[in-house]
Amino acid sequence: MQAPQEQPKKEHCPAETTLAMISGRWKLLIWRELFSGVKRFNELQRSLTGITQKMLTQHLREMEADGLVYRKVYAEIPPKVEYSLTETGKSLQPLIEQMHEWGIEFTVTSHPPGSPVITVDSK
Amino acid sequence: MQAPQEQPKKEHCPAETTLAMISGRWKLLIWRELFSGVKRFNELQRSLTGITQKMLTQHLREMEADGLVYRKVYAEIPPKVEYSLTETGKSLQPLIEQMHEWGIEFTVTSHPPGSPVITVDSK
DNA sequence: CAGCATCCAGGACGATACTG
DNA sequence: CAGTATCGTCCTGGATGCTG
Repeated sequence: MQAPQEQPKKEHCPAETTLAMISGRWKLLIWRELFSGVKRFNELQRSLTGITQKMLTQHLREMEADGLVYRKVYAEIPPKVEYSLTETGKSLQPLIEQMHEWGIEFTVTSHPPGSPVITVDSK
Repeated sequence: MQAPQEQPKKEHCPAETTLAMISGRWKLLIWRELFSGVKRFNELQRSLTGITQKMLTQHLREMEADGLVYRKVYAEIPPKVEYSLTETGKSLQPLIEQMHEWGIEFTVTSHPPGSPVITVDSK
């Protein structure tokens, strides 16, 4: 009794697809951690101050489902799981770098530290 | 009795600042509309199928507060308001274009239309 | 025409406790 | 160690009605 083709949230524009994959409270931070190398679960949790296990797991699973992250499970006791960026995940690097630089430029030109928000509209 | 410097959501990384400014159900769509030229409120609402007045207003105000959008009010009756991108808003163009192209590439290589989700891990 | 006010549902996120 | 399960809260966004 369920609609088979139900797709309530359908991305129209490719840019929105991209946006959806990096949107999330911790995703950019997780991406950055993994970009610096392979990491274990606890390692990530220690680096990402304040993140809960639930959110770390959830975001990692989403990124894995999106094909950005590779999850390698070692059949050992105690368990050992390693996370790393896939090629697709790594391919986000130029984009995120550009976001980073735009953010810096924006902060510098629009919000100089210590200055009140004054927009000087010359002319 | 309230902490004066309370800042519950503080962006750490410049990339997150950028992300915050383009995150929102309709922001990329609004940006795209305005990128093609100056638009009036109703014009935007007609183009953005499904958006409510509330969300259009809200997103426009946020983008205005962020310095991405310029709002020009004509003191007429009936009211006339024109929205356009500021220079800062326009400067997002390369970034959004790159998001667009990454999204296309991602869709082509990871989700060929009509194909089931099969990850063929050669080797 | 271009809003604003109000109410509401769903999802994102956090806190906490438990487990193979 | 690396999770899962449950609960509660806040926030986003949608629906609707009213206004200068």
